[in-house]
Amino acid sequence: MSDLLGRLRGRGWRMTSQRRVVAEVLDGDHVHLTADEVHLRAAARLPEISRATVYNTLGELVVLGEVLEVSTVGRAKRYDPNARNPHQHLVCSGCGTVRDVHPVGDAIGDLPEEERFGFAVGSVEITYRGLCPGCA
Amino acid sequence: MSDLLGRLRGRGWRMTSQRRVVAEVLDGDHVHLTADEVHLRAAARLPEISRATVYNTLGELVVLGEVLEVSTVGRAKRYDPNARNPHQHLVCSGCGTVRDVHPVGDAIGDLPEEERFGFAVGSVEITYRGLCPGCA
DNA sequence: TCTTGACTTGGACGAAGTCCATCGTAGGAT
DNA sequence: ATCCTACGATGGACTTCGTCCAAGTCAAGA
Repeated sequence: MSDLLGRLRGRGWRMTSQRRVVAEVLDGDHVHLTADEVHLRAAARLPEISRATVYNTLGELVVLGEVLEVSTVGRAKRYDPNARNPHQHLVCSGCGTVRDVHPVGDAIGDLPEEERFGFAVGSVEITYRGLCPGCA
Repeated sequence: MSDLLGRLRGRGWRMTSQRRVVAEVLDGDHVHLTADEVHLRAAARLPEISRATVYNTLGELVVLGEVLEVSTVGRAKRYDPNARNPHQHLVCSGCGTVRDVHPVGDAIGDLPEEERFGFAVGSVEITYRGLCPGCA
């Protein structure tokens, strides 16, 4: 993530203060913010930033492959800046906390050919659910 | 699914025409309807049924463990009546079609102890993504 | 410094889902 | 068979999350 700004500039991204702030907010490990949380933190540094810009910027980062959208059941989408390091998620059923994890094994390979129904399977997303130490 | 109504009655569920129709709509394999689709199909048989009742009933079925909510990214939740048969999902990135699949291997066992952060991991949800034959 | 097209803004809009006061009814009690 | 009543259904208002758009702003190349 650290040189995200450089990579984006290299791809012809026009660098604006809003985009810079959004990118900075997303920096770090185990960061899984909702769009609203991103907006809140971005607005702390740049009060005039609009919700629309945050949504636009997050959407662009997702398309560029720099940020992943994390599926949620019923709640708001979460954005994960750790896109360059393949990983899966461990979610607390109590408080919703998300941790990045790295299972061993080959999940895609575990899906037999006859179970693919002709699909060209390109990726797999694994969510482990359980209670964190605090909620147990 | 076939004896769902009997099981529900056995748990003290008050049987109403609305609940019966919702349960019937959810019958079958590879059924992954959104709440709105359930409402549409239920209304074909029972025109006065309200959206709120469909949401209530689906929510109760989920709590009872008779129906699973399928995570989606950005789209409406889907409801999967195949809850008694453990399985995972294969989702088309193009049209959103969902198929039930049964990968081999032990996904929970593939998460090393040191990657569990003290969580009591109880379940794992795997989503394979790719293009279906129609969308490819 | 100028120019221009890409970016930002905020408010309206839309989809998905929840809430609530009121009415209806399933099913046990009589 | 009828009555009661608590549980369930209703629909419309409301909330949350997200998108769209016309108008204004500004980054960066000429």
